[in-house]
Amino acid sequence: MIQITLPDKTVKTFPKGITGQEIAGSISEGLARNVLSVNVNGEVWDLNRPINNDAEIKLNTWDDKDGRATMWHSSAHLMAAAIEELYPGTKFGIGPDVENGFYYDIDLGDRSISSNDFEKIEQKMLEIARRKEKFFRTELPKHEALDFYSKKGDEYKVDLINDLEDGTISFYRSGHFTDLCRGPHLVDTGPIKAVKLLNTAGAYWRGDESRKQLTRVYGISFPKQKMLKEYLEMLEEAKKRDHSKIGRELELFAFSNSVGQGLPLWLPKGAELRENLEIFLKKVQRKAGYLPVISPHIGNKNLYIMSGHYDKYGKDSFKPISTPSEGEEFFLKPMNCPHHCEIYKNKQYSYKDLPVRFAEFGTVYRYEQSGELHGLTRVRGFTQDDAHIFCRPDQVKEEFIAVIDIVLLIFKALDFSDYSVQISLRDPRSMEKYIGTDENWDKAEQAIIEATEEKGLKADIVKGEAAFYGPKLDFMVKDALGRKWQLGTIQVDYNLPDRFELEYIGSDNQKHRPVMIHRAPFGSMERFVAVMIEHCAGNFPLWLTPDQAIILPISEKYEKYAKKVLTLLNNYEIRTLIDERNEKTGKKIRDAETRKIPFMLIVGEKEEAQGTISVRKHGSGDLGTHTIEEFVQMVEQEIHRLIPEI
RNA sequence: GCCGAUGUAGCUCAGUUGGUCAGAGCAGCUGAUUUGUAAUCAGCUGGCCGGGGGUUCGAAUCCCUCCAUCGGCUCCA
Repeated sequence: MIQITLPDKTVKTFPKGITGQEIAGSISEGLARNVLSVNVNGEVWDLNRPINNDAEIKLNTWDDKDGRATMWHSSAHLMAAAIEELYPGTKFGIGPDVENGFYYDIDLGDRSISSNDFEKIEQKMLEIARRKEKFFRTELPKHEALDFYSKKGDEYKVDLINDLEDGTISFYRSGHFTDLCRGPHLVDTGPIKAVKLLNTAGAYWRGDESRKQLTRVYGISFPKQKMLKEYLEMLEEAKKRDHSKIGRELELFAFSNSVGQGLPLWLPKGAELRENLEIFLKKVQRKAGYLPVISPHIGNKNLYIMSGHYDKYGKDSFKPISTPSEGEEFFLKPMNCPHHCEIYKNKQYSYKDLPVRFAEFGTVYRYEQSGELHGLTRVRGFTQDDAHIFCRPDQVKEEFIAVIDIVLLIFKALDFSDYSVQISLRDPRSMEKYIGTDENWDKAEQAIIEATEEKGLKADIVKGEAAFYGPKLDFMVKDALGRKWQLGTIQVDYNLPDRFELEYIGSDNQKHRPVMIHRAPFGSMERFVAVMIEHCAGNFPLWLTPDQAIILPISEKYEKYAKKVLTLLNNYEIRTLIDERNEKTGKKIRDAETRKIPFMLIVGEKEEAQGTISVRKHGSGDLGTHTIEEFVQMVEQEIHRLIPEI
C-alpha cells in the first residue's frame, strides 16, 4: 500500500500501482469524467501510469494549466494523425502545446496547406477523436528508435532522437499515428470535443534560419463546443482593441508608403497624447535628479566602432551617410548611449558628483527586417525615453530602486497593473562570454535581486538571459492578443564605460571606472503607446487623453455661451473642444462617445440661463447639471486619483 | 529576409462560374431643419478595383511579378 497526498493535504491509502484515473474515480464520478492528467510530485503524468510509491498528487482538469496543456498536446498528435491520413508522406517535426493551444511543424514536401484546408483537417480530427483512440505509451532503445524513423524517412525525428541522451526513448501511439514523445497524454482522444485550426506559418526547423522551413499549423481544442465559440468571440473582441485599428479611428498615427515602411507619422491627436506622456515623465525625472541632454540624429561611424555596436549591428543598420570628405561616414543613431558617454567625457567627475543621470527622448533608427514590422510596436524609427546613469559600483542598488520607483509611478499613473517582471542574469555554464569582473557582476546581480525584493516585485529570475555587458531587469506586458512585449528596461553596463574609458576621481585621488545603467521606463514611445491603446481600448486616462471634454451646444443659438464655457475651461487647462456642427444632440453625443472623449458638456437654454453645464461621462452617461467650478473639481479629482504628485 | 493569407472610394465592406459589376453604408460637400443625453431628411461629389506585365474579343475576377498590410518564423543595441 502507498500513501497518496492530495492538494488539500488529505492522505489516502491505495494499493501500489494505482493510477491517477482510478484515484479520480475513487473521489467522484464527475472528477473521473473530467480529469485530464495527474501531477505526481510536481511532474505531469499520464492518467493510466501506475503510481508505485508514496506521492503528492494533483488531478488536473480543464481548469488547471497542466490539464489544458495535456489536452492540447494530445490535440497536436490528433492533428498530426489527421494530417497523416489526409496527406500521406507528410514528415513531422515537433508538435507541442503552447499558451493558447498547440501547433505542429510539418513538412508537406511539394504540397502546401492553407486555411482553406482547415475544415477538412478539423473534420478528420473530430472523426478520430470520436473514436476515442487510446494513447499507448511504448519505449524503445535509442538505436531502435533511430532505425524506425530512418526507415520511415522522417529526418526530423532522426535529428531529434540524435540529440537525446542514450537510453530508452518513449513513443505514443493512438490509432495509426505513432509519435516520438515524452508525454504525457490523455487516456484517449475522447475529451477533445471541439477543435479549431487557427493559422499557418513558416517556421525554420529548430529555429535556425539556415535550415529548412517547415509549415507550422496552429490550433486550439476544447472539451466543449461552447468553449470554442466563446474563445472565438474573445478573439473577435481582442481584434477590436488592435492598436492599429484604434490608432486610425482616433486619428493618432498613420503610415504612408511614400514615407516608408515602419516609419510612423504621429497625427495631431497622437502627438498630443505622446507629448502628455513626455511632459509627465520629464517632470518625474527632474524631481528624481535627471539632467536633460540632447544629441543629434546621426553619429560618426567611429563612435559606433568605439562602442562596439558597429561590429555587432552595423549590418542591420541603415546604409551609412557619406560626406564629400574622404572616408567619413555617419550612421543614423541606433541608440543614444554612445552620445551620452561622450557627454559624460566632456567633464571630469569626482566620486562626490555621482551619480550623474542624463535623460533624453532620443529618436533612433534601426533597419528591422520587413517581416518584423508590426504596427507601432515594431518600427524602424522610434523614440526612446532613454537615460543613462553613471554611478559608483556601490550605488547600483540604490539607483536601481530609484528607477523601479519611476517605473511603478508611471504604471500607476496609467492604471497599468497587468505586467510581469524579469531579471536576467549570467549563464553560470558559460561565464567566459561576459565582460566585467566577477566581483562587479555578483554585486550588480545581487543589487537587482535585492532591489526588486525591497520593492515587493515578483520577478522571474532567468539565468543566461543577461546581455554580455551586464544583468538587467525588464518589465513585460501582454497585448490584446496575449503577445508579450518588453516595455521598461533597466540594464547594468560594464562594457561601455570601459570602451569609452569613462572615469571619476575617487576619494583615494585615483581614477576609477563608473558603472553605467541604461534605463527606459516606457521602452519606446511608439511601443508604449501601442500597448497603452490595447490595454485601455483607446479609453485613455483623463490626464493623458488628447481631448478631455467636448462642449455640445443644443443648437447654434447657444454657441456664444458654449464659447464662453470653452474659454473658462481653457483657463483651467482642461483640453476642450466644441461640436458646432448643425446636428441633433443625439448625434453629437453618439460621435463624441465614438471618439472616446471622456466628458460631454451639453449646453442649451437651461444651462445658459443658470450659467451651468450638463455633464455626461463617456461610457457611463448623464451626470446631471453642474457649475463650471464643480466640473473642474471633478476633472482634477479624477486626474489626481492617478497622479497625485504632479 | 522566409512561409501563409489579404489588398475594391477617407473608413467598413458587397461584387456569383471573366461579359451594364464598378456598388452600399458611414465620412465629406450642398441645402432644408434649430434640434435635450448614442445616428434628422434630401441631393451631390468620391475609385485606373495596391503597382506593373501577361492570357482573352473582353479582366476587379485567370496567370506572372513587384509593393504593402496581417498572422507566424528568425532577430531585437
